[in-house]
This record gives sequence, structure tokens and C-alpha cells, in this order.
Amino acid sequence: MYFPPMTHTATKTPAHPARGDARLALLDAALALVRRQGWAATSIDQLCRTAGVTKGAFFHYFESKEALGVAAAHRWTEVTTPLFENAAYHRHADPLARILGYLDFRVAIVQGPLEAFTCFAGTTVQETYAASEAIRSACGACITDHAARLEEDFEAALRKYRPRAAVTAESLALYTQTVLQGGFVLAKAKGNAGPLLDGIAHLKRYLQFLFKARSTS
Amino acid sequence: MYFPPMTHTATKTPAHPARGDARLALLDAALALVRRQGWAATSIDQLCRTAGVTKGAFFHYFESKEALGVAAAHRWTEVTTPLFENAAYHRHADPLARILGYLDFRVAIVQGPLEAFTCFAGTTVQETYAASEAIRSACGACITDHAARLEEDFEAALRKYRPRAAVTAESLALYTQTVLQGGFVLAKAKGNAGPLLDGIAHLKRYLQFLFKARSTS
DNA sequence: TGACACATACCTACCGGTTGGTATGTACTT
DNA sequence: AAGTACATACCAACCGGTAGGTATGTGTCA
Repeated sequence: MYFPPMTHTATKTPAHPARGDARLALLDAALALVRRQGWAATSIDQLCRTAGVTKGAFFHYFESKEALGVAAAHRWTEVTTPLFENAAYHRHADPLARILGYLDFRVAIVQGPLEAFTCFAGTTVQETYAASEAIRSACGACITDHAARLEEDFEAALRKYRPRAAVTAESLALYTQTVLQGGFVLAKAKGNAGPLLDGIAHLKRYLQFLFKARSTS
Repeated sequence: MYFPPMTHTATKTPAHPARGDARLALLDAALALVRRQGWAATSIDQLCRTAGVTKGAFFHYFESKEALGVAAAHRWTEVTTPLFENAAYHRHADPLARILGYLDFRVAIVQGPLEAFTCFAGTTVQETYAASEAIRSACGACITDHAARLEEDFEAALRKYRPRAAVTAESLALYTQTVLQGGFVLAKAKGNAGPLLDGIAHLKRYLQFLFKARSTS
């Protein structure tokens, strides 16, 4: 997973969310704070302050910080999935056009500060892969599930264009995520989105090389 | 920067390093611990315990945890630079062969646990880019400087093969790092090095497409 | 050659604040 | 009346950082 809206479904986290909204407020606070500061640097107190609830509410819904992390990963999938599902690029009849459209969509949502378009799952898993198997696998599933949607289009593109190279749809879908995640890291290191945009451009060229090698062009 | 030896120059960090070695012991402890646990999860106390020194020694050499982070980034460059500089792939006369050799070398050092071949700079900058400009720029320099060596080979390859596509040596060098960093993230998310190895294979194919398009093949 | 001056390289003990987590109480909803 | 959804108050452990001491040099001059 990857991109995100910084504005949550509940539009704006209120000072005191209505009864029943504390869980969602905490989850959305987690997505926002962790993307900016990382997992370990985000404390439960800060989460509660941002969400406008107390620690009692936190431990009412989550039995530990780790449990919150797992739930936040699920929430991340929940919030990003419709974003990509409703995007216009799915309308293309050609599977390769859909994939390239996905990449263009990625470029289009690169706006605002870095924490507005980087990935919760990628950030979190870097810190927790050795410490928490539960969080690791939840974040891993975020990325794998997101790649799985692309995989279908790659499958179709492979059938249609039959490139010379022996590549699998799964490997290509994962590679797109590799480039995106790496782009996020480089963007953070450089302080701007340039490397991410460049990375996507290189990836598009690779896919064109790969598929157009025997296509109609 | 990226790969690393987990075994330090001072072979093994002793329980109590000899007088004068505390600084290096702390730095090497930082590289090891941060790559496994992340930056924020690594405390000064734990650093001192691992290095076999006390807090007094820590603050004798570093005025803050942030200062240690900056120094560790420099140490990271110091320890990885000779590793790549002494590698055999530099012997190739053809610049493209050197680049492909670099990637093969990357594959060759993917061994042991994840924290043994992932990147200190990439891990650290993900957590600190918003919180510490000093650490961010130090880690950014790690990656940029490492890419700069590759850039020379790309420059030569570009001159020699003159590919049709309008790409710069800098952009290509940065893209290799993007793929590597992204590979590290996916490897952590999946729990194995597969995505990293696959990513490198895709990158090699891209470069071959790009340069062989007008080459002798 | 020795002794004094001084710097470097640490170590022990401690500080206020924050951490993740708990125990208990209360108000609202059904 | 009872369960759900919180809030309040609290805790031991740990956090980054400081204060003040000591052990081990090293340079200087008689």
C-alpha cells in the first residue's frame, strides 16, 4: 500500500469525537502520525491527544500498542483500496494501458508534504519486522493485497503481448511496489518527491520495453 | 548506501573495549541495532550495553542521540565505501558490464538475516526525515554519495551506447538505489530476500533494454 | 629522570519527564 | 438493569540527558 489521504473519512478529527468514533479517530491518528514520525516515535499518549480521546478509550479498543498497529494496517488497506478502485484508469480496455494509467495516477497523487503520499505499511514494517511478527505480516498483507490487484492486469498484459522475457505477473506487480517504496525512501532522503517521480518514469519505460517488444508499435 | 557488514572493522565488539575504542564501539553498535530495530526503538542505554561502555562514555563523544545518528551515517559510508571499492566488478573495461557487475555484487552479498544486508541510511531516514534535518541530510548524503560512484559508470555507458531514450546518468544511478531501497522494504514486509533479488533482476533487464537497444548485440 | 600540570577518556549516580499499561469509576444506550 | 463506551488516576520501568568524580595518559621543565 502506498498512497493515502491525510484527510480522513471522518473529514476532520474533532477535539472530542462523538461516542462510538474513538476507535476510528485513533486509527486515523495513527496513520497520520506514523507516516510523519515513524512507529516507535509515535506514543499512545500522542495518539490519544491527536484523536481527542483518553487512554481509557485507547485500551478499551486495543489491548496493546501492537494491536493498534495491526488494526491500523487493516485500516490503511480499507482507506486506500477504494481510492484506487474508483480511479479512472480502470476504464482502459488494454491491460497495459491500465497499468500505465495506475502509474500515472500515482504521479497525480504526489502532492503536498511527503507524509501525504508515502506509505504507512512500508514505513511501519521497516521498524517492526524483527520486533513484531503480527505487525510485520499485517503490513506485508497491505502491500501484497495491493499488488494483487495489479497482478490481474499484468496477467492479462502478459497473455496479450507475450513478451520474450520470462517474467511472471506476480513478480512484475511486486516490482512496481518495490519501485514505489524505494521512491518513498529516496524522496524522504532527498527531501522532495523528485526521485519518486523519476523512479516511476523509469518503471514505465521498462514496462514499455518489456511489452512493446512484440506489440503493435 | 545499502549493504553492510554486520561484523565490524574491530572484528567483534568486546564486553569492554580498550581505552579509546568506545566511540567506534558505539557507532558500530548503532549500525547493528538500528538496522534491526529502527532508530527510535534503539535507546542510548541499549547502545551502551551493546558497546560495553557506560552512558558517561556516550556523552563524552556525542552531545546527543541526534549527534550519534549523524556520526553513524558517516560511519556507514566509511564502512561500506571500501566494500564496494574493492569489489572485482570494477575491473570490467565496459562501463555497462561494471554496472551489471555492481548489481551482481549486490546479489552476492544478500546473505544471512535481513539486518545483515539492509541499509542503515534508508532505515534511519524513513523515521527521522521530519524530525531531524541533521540526520536526514547525513543519511541523504550516504545514499547520494554512493549513487555518485555509479553515476560515473552510467555517464560512460551513456556515451558509449547512446541509447534512444533521454535519460541522465544521475537519474539512472538514483534509480538503482530506488530499486535497492524498495527491495529492502519489500524483503522486510515479506520476511525474505526474494523481492529484493527479483527487483535487481528486473532492473538488470531494464538496463539491458535501455543500452542494448543500439548496442552490438 | 622525575615530578608536576593538564587533558583525555571514561564511570557512577542521579534527574525530571515520558513510556506502555492497569485499575477503577461513571455516563450513556438499549 | 446491564452492557458498552468511555474518563480519571495511577504505576513501575525506562527515556534522554546531566553532574561530578576517577583513571590514564602526555607534554614540560628542572
